[in-house]
Amino acid sequence: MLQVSGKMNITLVDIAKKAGLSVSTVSRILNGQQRKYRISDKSANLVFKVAEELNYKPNALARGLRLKKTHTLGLVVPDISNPFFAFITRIIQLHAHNNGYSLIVCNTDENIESEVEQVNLLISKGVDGFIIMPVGTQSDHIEYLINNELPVVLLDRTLANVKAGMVLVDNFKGSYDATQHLINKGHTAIAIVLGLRNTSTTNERLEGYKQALIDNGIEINEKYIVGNDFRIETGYIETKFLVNLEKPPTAIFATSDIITVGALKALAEENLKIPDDISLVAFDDTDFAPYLSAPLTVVKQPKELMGEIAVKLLIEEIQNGHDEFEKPKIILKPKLVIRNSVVSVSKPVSI
Amino acid sequence: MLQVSGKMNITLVDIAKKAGLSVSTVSRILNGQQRKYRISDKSANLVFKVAEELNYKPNALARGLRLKKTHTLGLVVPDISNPFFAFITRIIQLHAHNNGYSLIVCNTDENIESEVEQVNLLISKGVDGFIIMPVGTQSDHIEYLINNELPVVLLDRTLANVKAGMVLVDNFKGSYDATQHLINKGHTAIAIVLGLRNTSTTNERLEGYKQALIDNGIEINEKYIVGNDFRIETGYIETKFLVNLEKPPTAIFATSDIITVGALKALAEENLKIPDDISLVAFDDTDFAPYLSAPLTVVKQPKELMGEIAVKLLIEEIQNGHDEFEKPKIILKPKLVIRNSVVSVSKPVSI
DNA sequence: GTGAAAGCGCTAACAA
DNA sequence: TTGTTAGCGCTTTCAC
Repeated sequence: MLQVSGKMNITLVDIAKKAGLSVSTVSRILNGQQRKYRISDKSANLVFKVAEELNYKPNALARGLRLKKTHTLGLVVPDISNPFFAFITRIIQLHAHNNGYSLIVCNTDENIESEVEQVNLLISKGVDGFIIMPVGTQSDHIEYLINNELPVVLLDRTLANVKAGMVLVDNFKGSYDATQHLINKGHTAIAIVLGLRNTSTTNERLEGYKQALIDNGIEINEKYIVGNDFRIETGYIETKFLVNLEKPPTAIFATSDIITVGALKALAEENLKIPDDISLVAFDDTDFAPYLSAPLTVVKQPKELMGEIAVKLLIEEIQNGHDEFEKPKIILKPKLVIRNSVVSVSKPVSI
Repeated sequence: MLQVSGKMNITLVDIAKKAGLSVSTVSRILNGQQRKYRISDKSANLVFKVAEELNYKPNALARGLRLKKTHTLGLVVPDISNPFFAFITRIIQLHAHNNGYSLIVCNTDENIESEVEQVNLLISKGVDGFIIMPVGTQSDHIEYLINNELPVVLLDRTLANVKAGMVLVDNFKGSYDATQHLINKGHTAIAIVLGLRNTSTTNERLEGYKQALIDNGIEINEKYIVGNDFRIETGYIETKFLVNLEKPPTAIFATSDIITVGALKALAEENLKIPDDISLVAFDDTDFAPYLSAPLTVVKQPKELMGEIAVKLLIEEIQNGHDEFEKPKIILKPKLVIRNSVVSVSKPVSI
């Protein structure tokens, strides 16, 4: 309640005047450089008191302009409302904050033009570093950052030939394991509903799926490979399509939580019970997975770690400088969590 | 790929030099004021060309410092990983972006000190306006914004005596309706698991619950009123407690999606089937609600609207200036979505 | 121990 | 139609 309706924009000048000192001294005191400049306690205490009284709030723009450091990180994410990304955003926000950084969050809607625009915006705003979950394969704008020594780390999705720090998940393995699990349970007609093609995650998930089929001598049926973005509607439409095929699959692998929601909707509409009528496996765990009518078997990604490591890497690069030769590429392992959405068909094999 | 490793920090001066014009002319051209200043097409085209060649990126810090406008909004949210807030954040981000604003997202973890700190941070960063979902009842820091003519809108949660724009949901009604629904189904032993006390949402939800009981002549049992924050653990612990009471409730009202997750976990552990053994109603809809083992009856909030209106109000205030007398207070209606998590006990009454 | 002043990159008032 | 310059609020070099 103090300073209820005080003049806004109290500056160092105001404090300096009131304290009868110069701006430089005030600046030094307020930046904790009292010892360094051997400033008297008297001056220091006075300045703190006056700053308090005047309810001084430093102007981060001026500071940033001068220092070329904003203590702000930029996060570029495809869709924050997707629970997977929302959770990671939270973790990133948390660790950024714990390290004294704030976070500007940008959404790209999986649109490369939007992504380029957002990156430029963040450059303009002078962020100290970027965490990017890129769409697709275009990487000029990312190369630009690297060439200009702006710290970047790529998260969740990778880009070929980009020399940036990366935090990834072994999507191939996650997908392979999920598919193998279905095969072990006797399934051979296994469909996969993919997210956005041409992202590294989707590519790897597709490859893992295919490889598991191949390794088990199961023929790949192109009709069973559907989907091309991370949306509820995709899960819904593609599942509808799949179950209405002449020879529908006995199992569906939904490659994201959001696709899973759509798949659940379609299966409910079609009156297909999981797992009795059809089996379902999903990428991404959700809090609700265990309590679904069929507790969902999922590939769980280490989301906390992903976010935390990304921030750690980025801040390290910001603080220790850009090291040409050491661009860490961290690959985390996903984990198959077996619940109850897969039924055994014919001769099951023990996993 | 152009300008691969060009000098960073191209400024107006660089463009001016290369184009043989003054900075002011360049600035005017790049800000679309060609007409206003009757600048020749020749100069304008030249400047655009040079800017492009040099890959000029405006420095938003300098601009912000000069203009005292950053085209950035600050969002203060209790917990972005909570799906309810995550979704709203997404909507706010979307509409902010559509209006040319970027968004700094701050998390308070329901901690008032953290909230004050975040608000100060946002002031420092020079955001043009604030969307805040406040914790608790302390409001000095918000008053400060208002007194200094910094546009604010309060979202989801209100504060007494604060003259800010607000976008709220009628939590009393949502809660009343949910409770009445349970009563109509014959329940009288109804427990409520609350989120953080002393927030307006929780207070109203509690009042709505109580009023419904009172209006139906049902005695309020304090043992049935539990919980004090928005965490999974709270839902879990309190539900455990409730079902182990000497006279356990026949229905539980979980007042947030995240509390619901905990409640589901506890009920599963206790081997209590919904709705046969116990009924459950929740505040907040989630995508998975229809596909739970008992499709969940919920109070659904108009999240899209909440976010969109908040942004609209804020930007209006930013652009049209602070109007002392008109602080809109928008109250949206929640909606009871009846699914299948409530069973009729004894003589059911038609709703 | 402290101060003066330059300068970060930009806009706009004033001048021409 | 264009240029000169002050100044936004801050940090820091150089000076005393």
